[in-house]
Amino acid sequence: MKKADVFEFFRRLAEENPDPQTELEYGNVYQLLVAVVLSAQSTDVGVNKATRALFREVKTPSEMIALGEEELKEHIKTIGLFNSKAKNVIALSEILEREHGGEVPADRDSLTALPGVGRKTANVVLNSAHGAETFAVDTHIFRVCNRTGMAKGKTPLAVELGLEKKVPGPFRVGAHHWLILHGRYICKARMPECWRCPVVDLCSFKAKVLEKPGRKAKS
DNA sequence: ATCCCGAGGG
DNA sequence: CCCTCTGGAT
Repeated sequence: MKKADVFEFFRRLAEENPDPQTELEYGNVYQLLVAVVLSAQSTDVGVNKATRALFREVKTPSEMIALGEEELKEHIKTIGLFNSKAKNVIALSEILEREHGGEVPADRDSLTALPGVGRKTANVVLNSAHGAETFAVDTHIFRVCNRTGMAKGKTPLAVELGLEKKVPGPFRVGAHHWLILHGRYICKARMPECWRCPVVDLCSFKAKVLEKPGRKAKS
């Protein structure tokens, strides 16, 4: 995608959503980290439903350790992959407590050293909590970038680097959220709603869905 | 490449 | 029924 089109692309998404933010609910950076770990291959709506009660009881790593793995499982058993997530969250909390004074580190290497935290999760924390100019390439951003031609790449890392070449630093934190919201509500995986897409004319997707499918004929 | 793994939507 | 959801570890 040409540089002028990239600018126009985000200008239009910004028009629709002036102040885009994470839809995950949290009260501090530790809770953000936990929420993002829980959100892997799960919807934010489902994560928020579970964390609402959990975060009322647990606000720090030490409180999570005190809660314990089995109790944590009870809180998050409605979320996919809950067994491994519970285990990771407890282990991660123990490391924060032991090696980081109970605080969430603000550098990528320390974050990705935590169990259950990969590059994507680390980038969300750096971006959302510390305002770092990074892209966390999740399933939405990966799909939207490859479809539209914003940044093509076979791996999330390749897309991340492509985005960094096209989007100026100060613009990235907003762009990150615009891409996710666009992917979640319009450029959806299964049936993209191109007929109401504000950037459809800038998009290189071959299989555009330009008309809203009508109701099935009654039998 | 495979496993983990529940809820919601089509 | 099938697919998808702010992935990570092996």
